[in-house]
Amino acid sequence: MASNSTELPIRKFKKDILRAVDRSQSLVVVGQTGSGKTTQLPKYLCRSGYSKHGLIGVTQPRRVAAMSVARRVAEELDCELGTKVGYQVRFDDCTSKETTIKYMTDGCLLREFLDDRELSRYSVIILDEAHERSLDTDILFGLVNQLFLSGLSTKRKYPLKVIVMSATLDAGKFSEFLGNCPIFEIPGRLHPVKEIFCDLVEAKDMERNATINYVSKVVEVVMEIHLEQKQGDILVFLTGQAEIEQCCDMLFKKSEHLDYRHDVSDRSVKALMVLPVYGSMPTEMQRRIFEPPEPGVRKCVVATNIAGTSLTIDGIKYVVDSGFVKQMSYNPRTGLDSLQVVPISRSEATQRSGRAGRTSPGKSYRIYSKDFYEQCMTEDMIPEIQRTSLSSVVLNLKCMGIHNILEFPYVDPPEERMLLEALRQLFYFGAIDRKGHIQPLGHLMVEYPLPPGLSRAVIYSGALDCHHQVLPVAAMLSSENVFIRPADERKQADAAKAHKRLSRMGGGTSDFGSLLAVFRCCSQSDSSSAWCRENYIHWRAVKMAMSVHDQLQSILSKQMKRSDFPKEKVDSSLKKESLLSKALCSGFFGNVARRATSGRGFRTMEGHGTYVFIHPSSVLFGREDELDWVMFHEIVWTSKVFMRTVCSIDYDWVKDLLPRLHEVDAYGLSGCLKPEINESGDPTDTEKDTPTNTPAVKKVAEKEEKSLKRNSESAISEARQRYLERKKAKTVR
DNA sequence: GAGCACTGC
Repeated sequence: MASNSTELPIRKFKKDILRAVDRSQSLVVVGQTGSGKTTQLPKYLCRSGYSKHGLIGVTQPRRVAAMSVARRVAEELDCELGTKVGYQVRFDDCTSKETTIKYMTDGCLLREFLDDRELSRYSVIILDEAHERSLDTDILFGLVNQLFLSGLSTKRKYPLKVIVMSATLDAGKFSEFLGNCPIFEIPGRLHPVKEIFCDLVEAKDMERNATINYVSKVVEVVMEIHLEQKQGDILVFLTGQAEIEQCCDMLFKKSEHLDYRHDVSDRSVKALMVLPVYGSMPTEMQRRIFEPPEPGVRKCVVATNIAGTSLTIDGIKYVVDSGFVKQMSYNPRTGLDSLQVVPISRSEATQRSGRAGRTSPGKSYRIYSKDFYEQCMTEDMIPEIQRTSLSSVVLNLKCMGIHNILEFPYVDPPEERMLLEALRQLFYFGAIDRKGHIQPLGHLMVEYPLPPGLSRAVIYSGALDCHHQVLPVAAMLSSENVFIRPADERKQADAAKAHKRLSRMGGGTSDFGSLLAVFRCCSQSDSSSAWCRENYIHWRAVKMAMSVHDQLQSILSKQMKRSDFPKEKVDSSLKKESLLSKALCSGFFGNVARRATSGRGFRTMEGHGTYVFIHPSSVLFGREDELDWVMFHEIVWTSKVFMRTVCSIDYDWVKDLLPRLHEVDAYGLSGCLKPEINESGDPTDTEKDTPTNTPAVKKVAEKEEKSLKRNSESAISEARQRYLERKKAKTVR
């Protein structure tokens, strides 16, 4: 990376860019990596006086980026980090009163919006890496757009400036979104990359829906490069840990048997060094990929998408692109998350190729054909906002006083059913009322950096006085998976896990109890890192959970002092572990399932009675016959539909909460929407036409699963239908 | 009778 900022392409455009900022309230800046936009533009703005009216805020999707960029700019300005230049990320606020340029994660700025909808501390907001379309960036987009439209910023002495920075040319979309603002293009410093289609995966392979063994194809291409191409390192893009390990094994075996005197065309190449990298890998091991290889050794890094954004490796000359990525998508109808291998988009393919041209001209080998590229790949990736559960987002917007979430300015609007599902969830949590208005509980919930179900459970654990159990569990659930299972030590890892849960909480009848046990072991033990290694526990994940725990605890203890904090009757007859499960039910009462009459599976109460199984990693796996009702943290759809992190519950704990859940299915949903689509400004009184004690509701209480399933399904589609009709009517008028 | 891409508050 060139440290000399005089070489940076942006420098030539300093005057033009400042003039553009001066003339327009918003601006889109397009520039590839290395153009210097992230480090230099804030400095220019600062010097030309923008910092006199407030902070210059720059957002990044990732923590490391926010911290490292801030450090570099501080060095360039020769000031101590945290003084003139600072950063703020979760758990680490490195800013002071002196700070004029503040780098932060976009999640942090989103939090600030909750307290100050005008961002009055800031004179300029720069949204960087907009092309990545992270959920938080997209929401910030909408918020600043609304800020402009509503004219709130007219109260300011100096209007807020917004600059959007993107690495790709879909900038037209961003400009249009910000009222056709000017687009400023900075040439990048990338070297040319030749793109080669290897035709090893074709469009018809996808149509046949057969499993495509791209790993062996990738190996083929890597070996070809190694044998025939000049010195230069290789970066391979695959989708997951298992694949990467398999690929590395194959490459290692193949390169071992090479005769470098005859087989290799470039005689300066004498060996191949194969290095895997993926997110769950320990950080020290990840770091190995940055070490330069010994002379004559060709480095080959086999990576997940992590090498596409988070990690930048210098010296890469050849990229091998599998064309696939693992992606999570959420189905609001079933409430199921699924992690699937899908083709990347054409713009992602370009991004991957670009990794070959950072230091010198390079080559990108795409294992797929041109047909595959054109027919199976979409132009752009589906943005996160269109494939995730939106309950957290909607709660945030509601707390900011944005009631009309259907007409919130989204760059790419999510499907209406996604928003309806979010409203429905928030209603049954009691965060909003049936008209969609925020409730006191919603204001308490939004303060936690947790999904709504978990924050509700945390609040009720405070009310039930069992937060000492629930807080660690909430922290562990929001961290990475703590149980490690190395491929060659599975039996030992499983044994260590079985031993822990049997000897600890409740004789091993709850996965939540196991999480609590692990957390307590780690926080009590002095040499917890050694203890973790012995017991196949992911130390980094537990450490993270401890930080989260402290943060949650400080939020909860402040809330418990308030007079409006909810209080519940404590049932002293309950055993300790049952108390934990019961408290968790207050947030996960929608996540319950009952043992099915046949087979080993269960039927969920939500998601229209989906047939689900206990995940083999659960303590309750294999003990299905002993169970009746269970509660789960999440459902994953892999080879089957599995409930992951499970405990058994008493139906009594949830039966009072469940009717509410179906009441909203049958009647409440349209009520949530009504005020938002009512043009007269006179919200219809939905209480009148939404009876709360109808036969449908009673049936639910009587556990009539089948009829319930039909009811809720048709009610949702009816509500949607009604909404769509009204929307249509509105546009006709 | 299995498998966990990647972020973030």
